[in-house]
Amino acid sequence: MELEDIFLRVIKSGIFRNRDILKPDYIPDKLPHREREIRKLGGILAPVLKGSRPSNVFIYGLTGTGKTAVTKYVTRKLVETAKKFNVNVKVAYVNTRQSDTPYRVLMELAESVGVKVPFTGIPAAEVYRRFIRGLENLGATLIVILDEIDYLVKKHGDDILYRLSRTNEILSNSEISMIGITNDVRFSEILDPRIKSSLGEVEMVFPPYDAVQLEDILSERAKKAFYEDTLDDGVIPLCAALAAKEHGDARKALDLLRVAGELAEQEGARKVTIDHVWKARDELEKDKVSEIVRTMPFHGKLVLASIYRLQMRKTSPPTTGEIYSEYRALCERMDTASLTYRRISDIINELDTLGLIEAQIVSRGRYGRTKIVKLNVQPKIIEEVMLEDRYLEGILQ
DNA sequence: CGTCCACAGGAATGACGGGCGG
DNA sequence: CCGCCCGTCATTCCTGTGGACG
Repeated sequence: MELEDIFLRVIKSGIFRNRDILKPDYIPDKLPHREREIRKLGGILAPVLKGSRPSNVFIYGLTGTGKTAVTKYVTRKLVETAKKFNVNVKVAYVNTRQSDTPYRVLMELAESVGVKVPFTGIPAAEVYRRFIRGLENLGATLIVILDEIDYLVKKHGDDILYRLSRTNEILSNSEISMIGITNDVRFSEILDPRIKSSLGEVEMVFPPYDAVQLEDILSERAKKAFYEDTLDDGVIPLCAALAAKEHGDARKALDLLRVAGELAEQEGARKVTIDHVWKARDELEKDKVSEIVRTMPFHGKLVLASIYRLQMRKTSPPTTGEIYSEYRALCERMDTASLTYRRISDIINELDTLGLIEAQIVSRGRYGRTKIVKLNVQPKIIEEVMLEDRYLEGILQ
Protein backbone atom coordinates (compact mmCIF):
# COMPACT_ATOMS: atom_id res chain seq x y z
CA MET A 1 0.00 0.00 0.00
CA GLU A 2 1.33 3.37 -0.94
CA LEU A 3 1.96 5.95 1.72
CA GLU A 4 -0.05 8.51 -0.12
CA ASP A 5 -3.02 6.18 -0.12
CA ILE A 6 -2.89 6.05 3.65
CA PHE A 7 -2.79 9.82 3.85
CA LEU A 8 -5.73 10.12 1.52
CA ARG A 9 -7.71 7.53 3.37
CA VAL A 10 -7.19 9.29 6.65
CA ILE A 11 -8.16 12.62 5.13
CA LYS A 12 -11.29 11.21 3.53
CA SER A 13 -12.16 8.99 6.41
CA GLY A 14 -15.32 9.76 8.19
CA ILE A 15 -14.49 8.04 11.43
CA PHE A 16 -13.02 10.48 13.91
CA ARG A 17 -14.76 13.70 14.75
CA ASN A 18 -12.07 14.48 17.37
CA ARG A 19 -9.64 11.83 18.40
CA ASP A 20 -8.04 13.91 21.16
CA ILE A 21 -11.05 13.16 23.29
CA LEU A 22 -9.81 9.61 23.63
CA LYS A 23 -6.28 10.56 24.61
CA PRO A 24 -5.19 9.82 28.16
CA ASP A 25 -4.53 13.41 29.20
CA TYR A 26 -7.89 14.68 28.03
CA ILE A 27 -10.07 15.69 30.94
CA PRO A 28 -13.74 15.54 29.89
CA ASP A 29 -16.37 17.75 31.48
CA LYS A 30 -18.21 14.69 32.59
CA LEU A 31 -16.61 11.81 34.44
CA PRO A 32 -19.20 9.04 34.64
CA HIS A 33 -19.29 6.98 37.83
CA ARG A 34 -17.01 9.38 39.65
CA GLU A 35 -19.60 11.91 40.77
CA ARG A 36 -19.23 10.93 44.39
CA GLU A 37 -15.46 11.28 44.35
CA ILE A 38 -15.65 14.65 42.63
CA ARG A 39 -18.05 15.97 45.22
CA LYS A 40 -15.98 14.64 48.08
CA LEU A 41 -12.68 16.03 46.85
CA GLY A 42 -14.37 19.33 46.01
CA GLY A 43 -15.70 19.50 49.53
CA ILE A 44 -12.27 18.88 50.99
CA LEU A 45 -10.59 21.56 48.92
CA ALA A 46 -13.36 24.15 49.11
CA PRO A 47 -12.19 25.82 52.36
CA VAL A 48 -9.31 27.31 50.41
CA LEU A 49 -11.81 29.72 48.88
CA LYS A 50 -12.47 31.16 52.31
CA GLY A 51 -8.80 31.40 53.08
CA SER A 52 -8.20 28.33 55.19
CA ARG A 53 -5.88 25.50 54.40
CA PRO A 54 -7.61 22.40 53.04
CA SER A 55 -6.79 19.05 54.61
CA ASN A 56 -4.13 16.96 52.98
CA VAL A 57 -5.66 14.15 50.99
CA PHE A 58 -4.49 10.70 50.16
CA ILE A 59 -6.01 8.96 47.16
CA TYR A 60 -5.72 5.25 46.50
CA GLY A 61 -6.87 3.35 43.46
CA LEU A 62 -5.53 1.14 40.70
CA THR A 63 -4.35 2.58 37.38
CA GLY A 64 -7.08 4.00 35.22
CA THR A 65 -9.62 4.44 37.99
CA GLY A 66 -9.82 8.17 37.41
CA LYS A 67 -7.68 9.41 40.30
CA THR A 68 -5.65 11.79 38.21
CA ALA A 69 -8.57 12.86 36.07
CA VAL A 70 -10.76 13.61 39.08
CA THR A 71 -7.97 15.48 40.86
CA LYS A 72 -7.12 17.58 37.84
CA TYR A 73 -10.77 18.20 37.11
CA VAL A 74 -11.54 19.38 40.62
CA THR A 75 -8.43 21.50 41.02
CA ARG A 76 -9.02 23.12 37.65
CA LYS A 77 -12.55 24.10 38.61
CA LEU A 78 -11.23 25.27 41.94
CA VAL A 79 -8.71 27.60 40.35
CA GLU A 80 -11.40 28.97 38.04
CA THR A 81 -13.67 29.71 40.95
CA ALA A 82 -10.84 31.16 42.98
CA LYS A 83 -10.11 33.60 40.19
CA LYS A 84 -13.67 34.82 40.23
CA PHE A 85 -13.47 35.50 43.95
CA ASN A 86 -9.95 36.89 43.79
CA VAL A 87 -8.41 34.19 45.91
CA ASN A 88 -4.81 33.29 45.19
CA VAL A 89 -4.68 29.53 44.64
CA LYS A 90 -1.98 27.71 42.71
CA VAL A 91 -1.79 24.07 41.76
CA ALA A 92 1.43 22.15 41.24
CA TYR A 93 1.08 18.77 39.59
CA VAL A 94 4.07 16.47 39.87
CA ASN A 95 4.18 12.94 38.60
CA THR A 96 6.85 11.26 40.67
CA ARG A 97 7.25 8.44 38.23
CA GLN A 98 8.52 10.91 35.67
CA SER A 99 10.25 13.12 38.23
CA ASP A 100 11.51 10.24 40.26
CA THR A 101 14.04 11.84 42.58
CA PRO A 102 13.50 14.26 45.46
CA TYR A 103 15.59 16.72 43.55
CA ARG A 104 13.38 16.66 40.48
CA VAL A 105 10.23 16.90 42.54
CA LEU A 106 11.53 19.98 44.33
CA MET A 107 12.60 21.36 40.99
CA GLU A 108 9.09 21.03 39.61
CA LEU A 109 7.60 22.60 42.70
CA ALA A 110 10.02 25.49 42.41
CA GLU A 111 9.05 25.93 38.77
CA SER A 112 5.37 25.92 39.67
CA VAL A 113 5.92 29.05 41.74
CA GLY A 114 7.96 30.64 38.99
CA VAL A 115 11.49 29.85 40.16
CA LYS A 116 13.90 28.43 37.59
CA VAL A 117 16.28 25.78 38.82
CA PRO A 118 19.09 23.97 36.94
CA PHE A 119 18.79 20.24 36.22
CA THR A 120 21.59 19.43 38.60
CA GLY A 121 24.55 21.02 40.30
CA ILE A 122 23.04 22.51 43.42
CA PRO A 123 22.08 20.69 46.60
CA ALA A 124 18.48 19.61 46.98
CA ALA A 125 18.20 21.70 50.15
CA GLU A 126 18.96 24.80 48.14
CA VAL A 127 16.21 23.99 45.65
CA TYR A 128 13.86 23.64 48.57
CA ARG A 129 14.90 27.04 49.91
CA ARG A 130 14.32 28.67 46.54
CA PHE A 131 10.93 27.03 46.29
CA ILE A 132 9.96 28.39 49.72
CA ARG A 133 11.14 31.86 48.81
CA GLY A 134 9.23 31.76 45.53
CA LEU A 135 6.08 30.64 47.26
CA GLU A 136 6.33 33.30 49.93
CA ASN A 137 6.65 35.93 47.22
CA LEU A 138 3.41 34.73 45.68
CA GLY A 139 1.50 34.71 48.95
CA ALA A 140 -0.73 31.94 47.71
CA THR A 141 -2.14 28.65 48.78
CA LEU A 142 -0.35 25.99 46.80
CA ILE A 143 -2.03 22.68 46.24
CA VAL A 144 0.67 20.14 45.60
CA ILE A 145 -0.45 17.06 43.72
CA LEU A 146 2.03 14.22 44.00
CA ASP A 147 0.91 11.62 41.51
CA GLU A 148 2.22 8.05 41.63
CA ILE A 149 3.87 8.99 44.89
CA ASP A 150 4.78 5.41 45.74
CA TYR A 151 7.50 5.44 43.08
CA LEU A 152 9.30 8.26 44.81
CA VAL A 153 9.03 6.79 48.27
CA LYS A 154 10.08 3.30 47.25
CA LYS A 155 13.18 4.62 45.56
CA HIS A 156 14.18 7.46 47.80
CA GLY A 157 12.35 7.19 51.08
CA ASP A 158 9.81 9.52 52.59
CA ASP A 159 12.12 12.34 53.68
CA ILE A 160 10.75 14.91 51.30
CA LEU A 161 7.20 14.01 52.19
CA TYR A 162 8.09 14.70 55.79
CA ARG A 163 9.74 17.95 54.83
CA LEU A 164 6.85 19.03 52.64
CA SER A 165 4.30 18.11 55.26
CA ARG A 166 6.05 20.40 57.74
CA THR A 167 6.60 23.23 55.33
CA ASN A 168 3.64 25.14 56.66
CA GLU A 169 5.53 25.70 59.89
CA ILE A 170 8.09 27.74 57.97
CA LEU A 171 5.70 29.63 55.74
CA SER A 172 4.18 32.84 57.04
CA ASN A 173 2.68 34.37 53.96
CA SER A 174 1.54 31.25 52.14
CA GLU A 175 0.30 27.75 52.69
CA ILE A 176 0.60 24.42 51.05
CA SER A 177 -1.72 21.52 51.05
CA MET A 178 -1.00 18.17 49.54
CA ILE A 179 -2.79 15.57 47.52
CA GLY A 180 -0.96 12.26 47.31
CA ILE A 181 -2.03 9.78 44.67
CA THR A 182 -0.95 6.16 44.52
CA ASN A 183 -2.05 2.95 42.90
CA ASP A 184 -0.31 0.82 45.48
CA VAL A 185 -2.91 -0.24 47.98
CA ARG A 186 -0.36 -1.24 50.59
CA PHE A 187 1.58 1.97 50.23
CA SER A 188 0.65 3.36 53.63
CA GLU A 189 2.34 0.39 55.31
CA ILE A 190 5.77 1.57 54.25
CA LEU A 191 5.16 5.15 55.32
CA ASP A 192 6.44 6.60 58.56
CA PRO A 193 3.40 6.90 60.85
CA ARG A 194 3.99 10.62 61.35
CA ILE A 195 3.85 11.26 57.63
CA LYS A 196 0.96 8.93 57.25
CA SER A 197 -1.13 10.87 59.72
CA SER A 198 -0.30 14.27 58.30
CA LEU A 199 -0.55 13.31 54.65
CA GLY A 200 -3.59 11.17 55.12
CA GLU A 201 -5.75 13.65 57.00
CA VAL A 202 -8.40 12.48 54.61
CA GLU A 203 -8.22 9.29 52.62
CA MET A 204 -10.13 8.41 49.50
CA VAL A 205 -10.31 5.11 47.69
CA PHE A 206 -11.22 4.89 44.03
CA PRO A 207 -12.75 1.50 43.22
CA PRO A 208 -12.03 -0.09 39.84
CA TYR A 209 -14.63 0.28 37.14
CA ASP A 210 -16.52 -2.80 36.11
CA ALA A 211 -17.17 -3.66 32.47
CA VAL A 212 -20.56 -1.95 32.48
CA GLN A 213 -19.17 1.27 33.86
CA LEU A 214 -16.34 1.18 31.36
CA GLU A 215 -18.92 0.91 28.62
CA ASP A 216 -20.59 4.05 29.94
CA ILE A 217 -17.30 5.90 29.97
CA LEU A 218 -16.47 4.79 26.45
CA SER A 219 -19.91 5.57 25.09
CA GLU A 220 -19.82 9.01 26.63
CA ARG A 221 -16.54 9.84 24.97
CA ALA A 222 -17.29 8.02 21.74
CA LYS A 223 -20.28 10.30 21.16
CA LYS A 224 -17.92 13.23 20.79
CA ALA A 225 -14.90 11.46 19.40
CA PHE A 226 -16.52 9.52 16.54
CA TYR A 227 -19.07 10.35 13.89
CA GLU A 228 -22.41 8.63 14.22
CA ASP A 229 -22.71 5.00 13.17
CA THR A 230 -19.00 4.39 12.80
CA LEU A 231 -18.68 1.85 15.57
CA ASP A 232 -19.83 -1.74 15.16
CA ASP A 233 -22.03 -2.97 17.96
CA GLY A 234 -19.47 -5.15 19.66
CA VAL A 235 -16.64 -2.64 19.66
CA ILE A 236 -17.28 -0.76 22.88
CA PRO A 237 -18.24 -3.87 24.85
CA LEU A 238 -15.05 -5.61 23.72
CA CYS A 239 -12.83 -2.68 24.66
CA ALA A 240 -14.58 -2.55 28.00
CA ALA A 241 -14.25 -6.26 28.57
CA LEU A 242 -10.55 -6.35 27.72
CA ALA A 243 -9.86 -3.43 30.03
CA ALA A 244 -12.04 -4.86 32.75
CA LYS A 245 -9.78 -7.88 32.77
CA GLU A 246 -6.90 -5.55 33.48
CA HIS A 247 -8.44 -4.55 36.80
CA GLY A 248 -10.89 -2.11 35.25
CA ASP A 249 -8.41 0.26 33.71
CA ALA A 250 -10.25 3.07 31.93
CA ARG A 251 -7.12 4.41 30.33
CA LYS A 252 -6.54 1.05 28.72
CA ALA A 253 -10.12 0.96 27.48
CA LEU A 254 -9.79 4.38 25.89
CA ASP A 255 -6.46 3.47 24.29
CA LEU A 256 -8.00 0.38 22.76
CA LEU A 257 -10.87 2.33 21.33
CA ARG A 258 -8.68 5.08 19.96
CA VAL A 259 -6.17 2.75 18.33
CA ALA A 260 -8.93 0.58 16.90
CA GLY A 261 -10.35 3.72 15.33
CA GLU A 262 -6.98 4.70 13.95
CA LEU A 263 -6.48 1.28 12.41
CA ALA A 264 -9.89 1.43 10.77
CA GLU A 265 -9.06 4.87 9.43
CA GLN A 266 -5.77 3.74 7.95
CA GLU A 267 -7.46 0.82 6.24
CA GLY A 268 -10.00 3.11 4.77
CA ALA A 269 -12.76 1.16 6.48
CA ARG A 270 -16.13 2.75 6.90
CA LYS A 271 -16.63 1.34 10.36
CA VAL A 272 -14.59 0.25 13.35
CA THR A 273 -14.98 -3.49 13.86
CA ILE A 274 -14.19 -6.00 16.57
CA ASP A 275 -11.27 -7.12 14.47
CA HIS A 276 -9.75 -3.67 14.73
CA VAL A 277 -9.97 -3.91 18.50
CA TRP A 278 -8.03 -7.17 18.60
CA LYS A 279 -5.38 -5.70 16.36
CA ALA A 280 -5.29 -2.63 18.55
CA ARG A 281 -4.60 -4.78 21.56
CA ASP A 282 -1.58 -6.35 19.88
CA GLU A 283 -0.33 -3.02 18.67
CA LEU A 284 -0.59 -1.38 22.08
CA GLU A 285 1.33 -4.19 23.67
CA LYS A 286 4.00 -4.03 21.02
CA ASP A 287 4.37 -0.27 21.39
CA LYS A 288 4.69 -0.58 25.12
CA VAL A 289 7.29 -3.33 24.92
CA SER A 290 9.41 -1.79 22.20
CA GLU A 291 9.41 1.56 23.95
CA ILE A 292 10.58 -0.04 27.17
CA VAL A 293 13.14 -2.25 25.47
CA ARG A 294 14.56 0.61 23.49
CA THR A 295 15.22 2.68 26.59
CA MET A 296 16.45 -0.24 28.66
CA PRO A 297 20.16 -0.55 29.45
CA PHE A 298 22.01 -3.24 27.53
CA HIS A 299 22.15 -5.75 30.35
CA GLY A 300 18.46 -5.30 30.96
CA LYS A 301 17.87 -6.47 27.40
CA LEU A 302 20.11 -9.45 27.97
CA VAL A 303 18.18 -10.40 31.07
CA LEU A 304 14.90 -10.13 29.18
CA ALA A 305 16.32 -12.28 26.39
CA SER A 306 17.45 -14.82 28.99
CA ILE A 307 13.98 -15.06 30.41
CA TYR A 308 12.51 -15.47 26.95
CA ARG A 309 14.96 -18.26 26.09
CA LEU A 310 14.28 -20.14 29.30
CA GLN A 311 10.56 -19.83 28.88
CA MET A 312 10.76 -21.23 25.37
CA ARG A 313 12.99 -24.10 26.40
CA LYS A 314 11.50 -25.16 29.69
CA THR A 315 8.01 -25.97 30.86
CA SER A 316 8.28 -24.62 34.40
CA PRO A 317 8.83 -20.90 34.86
CA PRO A 318 12.48 -19.95 35.54
CA THR A 319 13.93 -18.82 38.87
CA THR A 320 16.39 -16.02 39.50
CA GLY A 321 19.28 -18.46 39.71
CA GLU A 322 18.46 -20.04 36.37
CA ILE A 323 18.05 -16.66 34.76
CA TYR A 324 21.43 -15.63 36.05
CA SER A 325 23.26 -18.62 34.57
CA GLU A 326 21.46 -18.16 31.27
CA TYR A 327 22.41 -14.52 31.34
CA ARG A 328 26.05 -15.39 32.06
CA ALA A 329 26.06 -17.72 29.08
CA LEU A 330 24.62 -14.99 26.85
CA CYS A 331 27.27 -12.56 28.04
CA GLU A 332 29.95 -15.03 27.17
CA ARG A 333 28.49 -15.51 23.71
CA MET A 334 28.34 -11.77 23.20
CA ASP A 335 31.85 -11.36 24.56
CA THR A 336 30.60 -9.00 27.25
CA ALA A 337 31.53 -8.82 30.91
CA SER A 338 28.60 -9.92 33.04
CA LEU A 339 27.20 -8.00 35.98
CA THR A 340 26.89 -9.47 39.46
CA TYR A 341 24.07 -11.55 40.76
CA ARG A 342 22.94 -8.73 43.01
CA ARG A 343 22.54 -6.35 40.14
CA ILE A 344 20.62 -8.86 38.03
CA SER A 345 18.26 -9.36 40.93
CA ASP A 346 17.53 -5.63 40.80
CA ILE A 347 17.13 -5.69 37.03
CA ILE A 348 14.57 -8.47 37.36
CA ASN A 349 12.67 -6.29 39.79
CA GLU A 350 12.87 -3.41 37.35
CA LEU A 351 11.42 -5.57 34.59
CA ASP A 352 8.66 -6.47 36.98
CA THR A 353 7.77 -2.86 37.76
CA LEU A 354 7.84 -2.11 34.06
CA GLY A 355 5.26 -4.85 33.60
CA LEU A 356 7.24 -6.94 31.13
CA ILE A 357 7.45 -9.85 33.49
CA GLU A 358 5.66 -11.05 36.55
CA ALA A 359 7.92 -12.10 39.39
CA GLN A 360 6.66 -13.86 42.46
CA ILE A 361 8.62 -14.89 45.51
CA VAL A 362 7.98 -18.50 46.44
CA SER A 363 9.41 -20.68 49.12
CA ARG A 364 10.15 -24.23 48.12
CA GLY A 365 11.01 -25.21 51.64
CA ARG A 366 14.00 -27.48 51.81
CA TYR A 367 14.87 -26.35 48.27
CA GLY A 368 15.19 -22.73 49.12
CA ARG A 369 13.40 -19.52 48.60
CA THR A 370 13.44 -17.84 45.21
CA LYS A 371 11.57 -15.79 42.72
CA ILE A 372 9.79 -17.38 39.82
CA VAL A 373 9.50 -15.28 36.73
CA LYS A 374 7.00 -15.32 33.91
CA LEU A 375 6.91 -13.23 30.76
CA ASN A 376 3.95 -10.91 30.95
CA VAL A 377 3.81 -10.13 27.24
CA GLN A 378 3.31 -12.29 24.21
CA PRO A 379 6.61 -13.98 23.23
CA LYS A 380 5.85 -13.08 19.63
CA ILE A 381 6.17 -9.44 20.57
CA ILE A 382 9.52 -9.92 22.30
CA GLU A 383 10.74 -11.55 19.11
CA GLU A 384 9.60 -8.66 16.94
CA VAL A 385 11.10 -6.09 19.23
CA MET A 386 14.45 -7.83 19.59
CA LEU A 387 14.73 -8.07 15.82
CA GLU A 388 14.54 -4.28 15.59
CA ASP A 389 17.84 -4.02 17.44
CA ARG A 390 20.78 -5.09 15.33
CA TYR A 391 22.91 -5.95 18.33
CA LEU A 392 20.26 -8.27 19.62
CA GLU A 393 19.00 -10.03 16.55
CA GLY A 394 19.83 -13.69 16.81
CA ILE A 395 20.13 -13.55 20.56
CA LEU A 396 16.91 -15.41 21.05
CA GLN A 397 18.06 -18.50 19.15
C1' DC B 1 10.70 -28.92 65.79
C1' DG B 2 15.06 -27.41 64.15
C1' DT B 3 17.81 -27.13 60.00
C1' DC B 4 19.22 -25.30 55.99
C1' DC B 5 18.45 -24.22 50.98
C1' DA B 6 18.47 -20.51 47.61
C1' DC B 7 17.81 -16.91 47.34
C1' DA B 8 15.74 -11.62 48.73
C1' DG B 9 17.09 -7.30 49.42
C1' DG B 10 19.39 -3.59 52.76
C1' DA B 11 23.77 -0.77 53.53
C1' DA B 12 28.04 1.00 52.37
C1' DT B 13 30.94 2.31 48.91
C1' DG B 14 32.93 3.70 44.47
C1' DA B 15 33.29 5.11 39.47
C1' DC B 16 31.57 8.33 36.32
C1' DG B 17 29.59 12.15 33.65
C1' DG B 18 26.86 16.48 33.87
C1' DG B 19 26.38 20.98 35.24
C1' DC B 20 26.74 24.42 38.44
C1' DG B 21 29.07 28.67 41.24
C1' DG B 22 32.98 31.06 41.84
C1' DC C 1 38.55 26.60 34.14
C1' DC C 2 38.36 24.07 38.66
C1' DG C 3 36.37 21.88 42.39
C1' DC C 4 32.08 20.38 44.06
C1' DC C 5 27.79 18.10 44.35
C1' DC C 6 24.55 15.67 42.10
C1' DG C 7 22.06 11.21 40.22
C1' DT C 8 22.95 6.73 38.22
C1' DC C 9 24.84 2.30 37.82
C1' DA C 10 27.35 -1.23 39.74
C1' DT C 11 29.99 -4.06 43.30
C1' DT C 12 30.83 -6.01 47.84
C1' DC C 13 29.33 -7.65 51.99
C1' DC C 14 25.80 -8.73 54.54
C1' DT C 15 21.54 -10.26 57.34
C1' DG C 16 16.94 -12.22 56.86
C1' DT C 17 13.50 -15.83 55.81
C1' DG C 18 9.26 -19.51 54.42
C1' DG C 19 8.66 -23.92 54.72
C1' DA C 20 9.84 -29.10 53.11
C1' DC C 21 12.71 -32.36 54.86
C1' DG C 22 14.76 -35.19 58.33
